[in-house]
Amino acid sequence: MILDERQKNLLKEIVENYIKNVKPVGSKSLCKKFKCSSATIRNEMAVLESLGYIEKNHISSGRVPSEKGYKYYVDYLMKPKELTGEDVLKLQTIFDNKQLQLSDTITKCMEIISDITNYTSIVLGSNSRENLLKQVSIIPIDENKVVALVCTNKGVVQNKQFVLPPNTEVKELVKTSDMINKMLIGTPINEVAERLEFEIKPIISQRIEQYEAIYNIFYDALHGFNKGSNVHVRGQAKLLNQPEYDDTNEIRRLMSKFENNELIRKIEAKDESDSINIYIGDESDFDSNVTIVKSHYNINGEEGTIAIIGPKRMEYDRVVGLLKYINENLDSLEKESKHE
Amino acid sequence: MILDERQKNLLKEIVENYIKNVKPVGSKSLCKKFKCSSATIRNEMAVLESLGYIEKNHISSGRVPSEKGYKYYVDYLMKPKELTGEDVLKLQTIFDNKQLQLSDTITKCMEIISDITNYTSIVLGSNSRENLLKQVSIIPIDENKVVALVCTNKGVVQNKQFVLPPNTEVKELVKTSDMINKMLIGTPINEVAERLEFEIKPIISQRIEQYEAIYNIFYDALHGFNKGSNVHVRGQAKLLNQPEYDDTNEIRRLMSKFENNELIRKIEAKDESDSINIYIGDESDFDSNVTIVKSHYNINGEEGTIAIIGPKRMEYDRVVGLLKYINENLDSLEKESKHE
DNA sequence: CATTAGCACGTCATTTAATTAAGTGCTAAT
DNA sequence: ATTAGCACTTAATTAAATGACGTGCTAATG
Repeated sequence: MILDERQKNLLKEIVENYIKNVKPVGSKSLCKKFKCSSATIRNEMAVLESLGYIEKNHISSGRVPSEKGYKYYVDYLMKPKELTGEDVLKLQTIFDNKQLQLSDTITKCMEIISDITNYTSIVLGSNSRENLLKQVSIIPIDENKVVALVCTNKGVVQNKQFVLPPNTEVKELVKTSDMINKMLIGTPINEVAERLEFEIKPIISQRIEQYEAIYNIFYDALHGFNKGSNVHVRGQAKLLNQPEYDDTNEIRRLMSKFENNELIRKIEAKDESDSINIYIGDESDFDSNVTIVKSHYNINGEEGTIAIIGPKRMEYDRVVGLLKYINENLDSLEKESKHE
Repeated sequence: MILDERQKNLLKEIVENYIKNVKPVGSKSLCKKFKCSSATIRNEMAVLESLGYIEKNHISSGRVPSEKGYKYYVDYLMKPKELTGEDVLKLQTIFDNKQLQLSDTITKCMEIISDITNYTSIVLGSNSRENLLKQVSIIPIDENKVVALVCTNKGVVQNKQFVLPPNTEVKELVKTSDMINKMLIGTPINEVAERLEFEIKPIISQRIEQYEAIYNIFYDALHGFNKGSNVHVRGQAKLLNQPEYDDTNEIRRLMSKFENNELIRKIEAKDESDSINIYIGDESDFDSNVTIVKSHYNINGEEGTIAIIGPKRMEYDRVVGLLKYINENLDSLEKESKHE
């Protein structure tokens, strides 16, 4: 069964009204807008409810959008919102700053978005499955300290400092790193540690005296690579300003999920079909009370994901508008850089 | 005026009782323990109250320790608690793992402590004022990307990736980094960016074509050095399990302070007199409802700070016991390494 | 046949009052 | 110095009363 025009409008009105006022919407409040009596509205509401687009909290409460209702709204009813002049102003100062590196530009934009929306924003660099080992370097710092530098083909770099184990020399570390560079380049970064154990360890165990300690250094540097770096989360506390979080247990649940990096894993796991994907409630696989809006960027080969987490009762039109704006500006950054 | 033995015991009992039960403690509940009537307890309580060690929430409520009372307790009444076998077990598996680098050992220990106490733990590397520039390196990644590596004398290392601006060559970057290494070594890391502007920029502006872009890269790398890295916070969400945080506004206040890194700044600002310092409530300069316990380590020149944040009603004896245990074990790590 | 007015009903939220529990300060006796 | 006893205060809990909101259904209407 398909919705007629009035029903669509009604659903749209209910969703937007609820997003704005956080209160279940009753039939009477919609009379003027639809130029009919509350009874008529009630009849139409009954239809929408029977189709699963709206729900009641209890027998005599107003209606609230269901997940299906939100989904219908974002798929068919919503129009991305034009940014306000104020918002444009804030974002444009970042895009205009030509001295910023791309990743900084994006991070700063998302911080702004979190600030103006009161939702949580996330920027994820390309994830470890897509990153291939490009280069390992050993940089001596002083007589007994070195830094191991690991770079991937996506340009992600991490370093880790090590105290040289007794009876080892930097020379041997460098020798080992050369070997790694010869044999393991191109390996997905999350598999490198394993190959190190099975392919490199046997070799160095024959050639190098203190191979165990040296192996451990590289294992450590490579194994710990992906762990949490290259991720920017902003506005976790802001999200708590949303009226849905007026319950301490709810807050505790959410905050500890955040702290466990569950969100990041879930976001990485979702594959995207469109330029902007919206996962509402249970669809998010993260928490039934939130919506995750996710978008992917690829500017001159530098890839990453940006996402916004807010209540299901999110200002979808505004968020989508903001993300589209960001995407457009990133695209034009790319074009500019090709011009030069 | 000085407290007599019974008054000290009474204060100790009140503090520990309140820490344990979170409820104001009344005179009757202490009769058996002090082998006297509730009236006597009340008289003594009145004395403690007039001296400012305990307070009432309202005219007929039990007593609660004041900040002054907590302070007296930790200074004169408390004995650090022996760890339970369980706690020793958890921590010892970390200290026994000889493959861990020092900073990882400490971080993991503090994570454990946060888990078993439900307080928030923090590990701070040596702060930027104490870090002096030791070395800047430029590592080419591919034809148009480089990594700038900045090391300090404390062994802190950070990297930042840059896209090469058009019309610049790696050679020029390296030349500039050599210059920085000649002229700015030993500068406090938080002053380097400034000196870069006034001492290096004028020079390269004459020798290098695209000096502006190159200057920006180094400025960026050096300016952003201290920002938040080298810090590990764990258990923010755990802290919310404490019964004092049964109020959403309280939670919001605390979480947004956390997110702004206010805590880290405050902890860095506090100078320590003893091996373990305790800042209660307002003394913390952070939040009147929390206590910060701070301790400093210096193992073979690698320095840092560890701290625990909990409610004023913190299990002081346990926390101090845990931190002492960690300090002792770190000391013996140091001795071991000297033996070798 | 879609729309509407009208009414009985259900649920929640808020207010008010009453009661109970916990604990104090003070006084007078020991 | 200690204690028993009593009057008093406050907070917390419970119960009842009320009002606000909004629904579903029925019967009348154009």
